[in-house]
Amino acid sequence: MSVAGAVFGDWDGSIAGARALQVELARQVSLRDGFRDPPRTLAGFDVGFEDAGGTTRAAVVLLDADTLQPRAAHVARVPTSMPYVPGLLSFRELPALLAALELLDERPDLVLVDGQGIAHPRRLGIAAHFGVVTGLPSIGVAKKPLAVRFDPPGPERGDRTPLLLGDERVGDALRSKPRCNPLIVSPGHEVSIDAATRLVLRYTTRYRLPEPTRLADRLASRRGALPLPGFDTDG
DNA sequence: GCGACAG
DNA sequence: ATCTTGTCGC
Repeated sequence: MSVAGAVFGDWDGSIAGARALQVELARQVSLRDGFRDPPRTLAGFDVGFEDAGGTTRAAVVLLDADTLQPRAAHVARVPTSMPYVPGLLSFRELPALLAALELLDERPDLVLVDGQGIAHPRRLGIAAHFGVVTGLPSIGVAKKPLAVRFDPPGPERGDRTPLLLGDERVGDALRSKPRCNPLIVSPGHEVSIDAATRLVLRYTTRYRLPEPTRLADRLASRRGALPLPGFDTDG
């Protein structure tokens, strides 16, 4: 069975087929708070590319939810199988994320993924797709909106405005740091909108991005080693 | 029909 | 995402 087959079931590889699969999987998303509250461990995921795009590189960082200190970090590399198509990001990056997840020897209580959750045209951004296929509670933290409209949140840390898909609220634009563009936060799976925003704010310290995603970012792009010594770093 | 469009 | 230095503003 192909890598895509193992991840995407009977997807025929077409754009139309991918969109149809998204609609089907989106029905399985739960917005109920099903995570251990408070979470003890967090995992942040992000993707980068090597070899002029030929290799997809996924990074995962496991953190202590109380101290926000990293406990483990891994990098997985898989051949890039698809180009970037707006709205179909997960079909390009999810296989690498799942490979990174398997390098973890512990199931995290909560996952943060760089990208959209349900703030997506068919309500299945990569964080929601990740949550449905893994069963893990997840949140999408994107740096830019995709298919939503929102008013700019106020200037203070914690200020937020609803993300609207038509007339439905699918997440929040969150000012995580003054003078920075708001984060685009939406639930992935097993997390409510309010909890998603509250948690992302809680895990944000002195930077724009919350620690889990920020550290995974540094590891996924080829310029970052993690700040702390003394824990295992694969990849 | 046209433009916009996570990473 | 990636190619890439300095620079302006708080």
